[in-house]
Amino acid sequence: MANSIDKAKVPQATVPRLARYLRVLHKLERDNVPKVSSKELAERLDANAAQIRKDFSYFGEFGVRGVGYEVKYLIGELSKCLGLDQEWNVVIVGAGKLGQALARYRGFREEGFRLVGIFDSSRYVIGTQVDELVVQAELQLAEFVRENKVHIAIITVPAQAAVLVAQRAIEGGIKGIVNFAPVRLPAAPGVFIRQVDLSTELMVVSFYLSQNAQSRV
Amino acid sequence: MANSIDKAKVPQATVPRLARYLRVLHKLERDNVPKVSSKELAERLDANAAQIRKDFSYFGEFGVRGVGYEVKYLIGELSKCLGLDQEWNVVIVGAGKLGQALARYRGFREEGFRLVGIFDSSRYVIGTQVDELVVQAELQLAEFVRENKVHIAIITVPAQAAVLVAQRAIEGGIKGIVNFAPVRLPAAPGVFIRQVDLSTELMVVSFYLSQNAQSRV
DNA sequence: CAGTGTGAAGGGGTTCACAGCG
DNA sequence: CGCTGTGAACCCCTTCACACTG
Repeated sequence: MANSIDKAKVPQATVPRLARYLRVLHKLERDNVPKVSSKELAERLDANAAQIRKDFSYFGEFGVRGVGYEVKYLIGELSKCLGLDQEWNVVIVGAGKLGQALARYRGFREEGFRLVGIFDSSRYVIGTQVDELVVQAELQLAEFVRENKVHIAIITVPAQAAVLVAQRAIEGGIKGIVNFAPVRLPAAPGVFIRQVDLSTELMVVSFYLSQNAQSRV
Repeated sequence: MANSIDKAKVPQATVPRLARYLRVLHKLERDNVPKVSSKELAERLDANAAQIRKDFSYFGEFGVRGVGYEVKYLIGELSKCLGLDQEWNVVIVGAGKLGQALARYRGFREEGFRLVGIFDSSRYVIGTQVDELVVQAELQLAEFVRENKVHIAIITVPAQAAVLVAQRAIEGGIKGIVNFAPVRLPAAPGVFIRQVDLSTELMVVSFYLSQNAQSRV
């Protein structure tokens, strides 16, 4: 391999932070800012500057001592770190409001995620249009995943349907799942599963409000 | 205070886990399971049983040695821990697909979150119906929050509008914010802000797929 | 005697402090 | 001289192992 970084040694907590760094850097790029220091980045993210430098250090040396980081170069490097230098084929399963919201989200395509299909089980929804895509029948999910080399499935179906839908995607050879349904999906070898939990977020806020806390998490 | 638990000493990582425990317990309750052990819970969550017991221990002693936990009782106690024994008034700001998806989500009301208003800035959307609520003008947000004692705002507007919208909510005296817009909101004293980041989730999957990892995060 | 509750050990992640370098 | 890159210290969290109890 050209790049010899050992991603296995990257702390789990670092990965989502890289994504946040990238967002701020894109903003700086749009504003034609040529370079930043870790201190400036830290202020914009209210994070710790050493943390940022440490996170970068798992992947290489991206900065110039005494100067800082060149914004465009850093964007390129971090994108590579996150695997965004390749195209990922993505399907959304569940064409409800949440699925449609995600289908429309611009940020995905800009980072190399190609939405190639959207699926639903309701015969009233199958065949309707969502952006440029026509909603397909969930029954065809496995076949579609296999034939179109889909890497990632975003699951936005109701809880009771999620496990079945995940099975179909895995059957088709899916490699990664982002699951918005509030159920734990059974593990499958070689499949990376990430659980996202919207109602948990509200409960976390409830917890911190019910004492007299402030701050931010 | 009746309850003398010091919530300040609860690890941050414990809080979202409590919410997940609660979900599994609700499922057990629906299935008329009267009691569980920490081991059984751990299997259903693929977590560590000691972790679960430790998490509970920050709040009290909820189990019976040699037996386990009574499901209904445990649900009640954990709900209190998370502040779900009170009603929270919630507004959604941004009546796009994501806002509508959240407005419709059943799980919120069941845990004591009362959706009392939904707001948007577009004159084409203001006045339309979302479930039983009529979409109101964003300009009235501060006033509405103040007059209706709204505790929590869920922000689902586009990135460039989020900071302004948050200011209005804070002006009205909001106590907590769940922000789905991909921008950092400025801190405000006495306001708890929780950032939720949908595109970050996809990038995390991308990272783990771009090496040859499996597992789950 | 099964399963909780918890001190203590261990591991992972964050922060510090400074050496290294442009 | 300023800012990066990083070993080491520190801290928080997880896990272990077992005393305790119904």
